[in-house]
Amino acid sequence: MNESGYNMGGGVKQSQAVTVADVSKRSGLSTATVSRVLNNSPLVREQTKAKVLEAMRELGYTANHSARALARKRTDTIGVIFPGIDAGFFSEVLIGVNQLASENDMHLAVAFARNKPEEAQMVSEYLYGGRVDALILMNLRIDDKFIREAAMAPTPMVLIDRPAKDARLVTVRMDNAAGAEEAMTHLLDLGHRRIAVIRGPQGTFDSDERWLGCLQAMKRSGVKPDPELIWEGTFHDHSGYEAMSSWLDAGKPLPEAIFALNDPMAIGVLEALTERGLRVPDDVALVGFDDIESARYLGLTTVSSPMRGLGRTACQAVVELLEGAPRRPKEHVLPTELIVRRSTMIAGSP
Amino acid sequence: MNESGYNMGGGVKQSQAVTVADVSKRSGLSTATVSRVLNNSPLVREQTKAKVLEAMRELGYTANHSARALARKRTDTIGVIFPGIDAGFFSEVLIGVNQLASENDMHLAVAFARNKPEEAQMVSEYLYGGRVDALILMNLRIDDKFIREAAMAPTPMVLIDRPAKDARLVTVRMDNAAGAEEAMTHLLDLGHRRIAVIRGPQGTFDSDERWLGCLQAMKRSGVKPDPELIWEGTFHDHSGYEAMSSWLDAGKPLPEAIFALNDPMAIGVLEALTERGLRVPDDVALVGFDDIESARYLGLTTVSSPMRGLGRTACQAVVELLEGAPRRPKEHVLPTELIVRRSTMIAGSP
DNA sequence: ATGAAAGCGCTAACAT
DNA sequence: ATGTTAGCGCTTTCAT
Repeated sequence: MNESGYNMGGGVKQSQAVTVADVSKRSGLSTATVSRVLNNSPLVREQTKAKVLEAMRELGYTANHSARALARKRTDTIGVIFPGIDAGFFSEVLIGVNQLASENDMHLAVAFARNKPEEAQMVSEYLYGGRVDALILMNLRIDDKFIREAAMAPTPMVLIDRPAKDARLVTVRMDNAAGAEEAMTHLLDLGHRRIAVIRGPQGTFDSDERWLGCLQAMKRSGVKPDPELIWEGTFHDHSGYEAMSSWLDAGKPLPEAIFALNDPMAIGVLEALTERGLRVPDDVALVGFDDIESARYLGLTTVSSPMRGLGRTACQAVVELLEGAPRRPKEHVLPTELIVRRSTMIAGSP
Repeated sequence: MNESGYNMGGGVKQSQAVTVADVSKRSGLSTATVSRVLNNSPLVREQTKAKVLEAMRELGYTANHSARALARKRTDTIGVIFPGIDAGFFSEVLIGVNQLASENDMHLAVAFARNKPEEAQMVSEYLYGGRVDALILMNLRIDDKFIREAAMAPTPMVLIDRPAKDARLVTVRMDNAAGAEEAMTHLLDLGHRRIAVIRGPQGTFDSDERWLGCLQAMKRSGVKPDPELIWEGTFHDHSGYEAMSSWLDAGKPLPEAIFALNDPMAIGVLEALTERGLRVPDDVALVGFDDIESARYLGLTTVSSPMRGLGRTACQAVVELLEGAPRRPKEHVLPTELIVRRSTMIAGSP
């Protein structure tokens, strides 16, 4: 020990410096009263409260989180679990979650699951481990069965970007289909007919819904989807690059427009085109989805995804549940917005 | 209660479903033994261990985090505090931190502080509240005095992108000066002499260091900095746009090159130039700093900041401290890397 | 190798 | 309005 009273060696922790007992002794009040002050109970006289606070200040008291959590059965913490950390927009969603969490004096425990088994295990641990008061799950790939069971746990749970099937859960998602339909309609209104679509990975919720939106728009305009113009991608930029490159290498004719179901793939397409001296929108119109930062800089027409809104809405729902709102299934669907930029502006038209 | 045994009403929480006591009863072993199994103690016979595990499985036991933390005085959690959430690269740093944390079976508590007082309060709460075993602080604006005091706390702390002055702390940062010097030298080697520099906000650690690197490079090449060509920015893209626009609006001649001390400002400059039909690098060379995603797509020459590395290194240091490494001051300086792209490629040169 | 029991620091009846 | 005390669920001596 040194003069400051703290052990400065390695990672060794000694017992907590100051406890309610210390404050109790110092102030001459009981631990119960100290606790009451800590919890802003109205049953303490201003004068005693002042005494306690003074003692706390003098001793440099900070309440022990684990002890409080154990006794109160609440942690004032919301858990947020994301799928593999490179899953794109986690940071935007997290910003949204945090905004509402901090407004409600809630802390955040953030975890990233790398694979399906880990996801399920993490969810279990958080649900039943008393580490958090509630859980927000982003786009996880867990079985419906597991989700249904988890929905019965005492810890409330909100799902982002993943349907809940028949589990009695609050879910938050964006209107992928409407967004895609709007973008596709935009291209059709521009007079384009031979429109290629680059989809995301098979079975991805977002990709599937966006594709449905495309079909819907084509149907309404009486345009039949051409199987040749349905390209498969992975949501990564290089898959857009690959798709475009191999199409051109095969000597096939440019479509009139290309709709990549997310921005990175659209940007990959753009690179492949640029490399060959082809120009957007002069030679081909291009649309993406999500409105990532780069889309703005590149002048890419795209559909804006309400990522922060998803986070905020999910967290809002969690807070309400924690405040006692009845647990009934509810699906929040946030709107997207078409952002028209250079990549679909017709050059010479009057 | 319903048949699942859980209360499905509002946010009400009842006592934890299954406890060590339950497992103890079910398995016929004492709670001590159950605890030993939970902690992988070697002092339990394989056979009894199996019995306990079986009971746990049957009952669906999950250990209570707060209770463990209270008893063991460890949380297996690392706290990460960021300044205001829009502070750019938090997500990349967080990815790095998480990589190492999960490799070491550590959880993450993430918090964002909006202002200085909140920062200090958060740090105190995390340092002394027993909520986390260690703390990683990113680029916070707290007083040196506070930091020095905090460094004495039992909870170890690592600072990212902020010097520790005389506090006995581990700090992690990137070599801003060397990065800027390399970029500037690149421009000078290209033959440019009239080089404008857009700085970041006054007093920012990153901005100041990068500027020093610029000066260093100029000095070595015998180029005197021209006050007219030192522009002030805010690190936001619009400030780059503004600086460039007002320069051109004033009818002043283009410099030969522009070095924006971060990418967003460089991109702002690019937009202002493009709007006026000026071209990069034909009319003016352009360099940024950080290598954000958009830089690649826009062909912007820039200096790559090792954001994930900062996170990883900081977390690594934390883990070592928790494992008992002596607490001595150490400054990790991670290298940057110059990424040359189109924006500084000389067009017609052989 | 296993058990009994005393805490960890705080909260929440219950009592006064 | 304040104090007493019994937990919260788990770990950890100390016995055996």
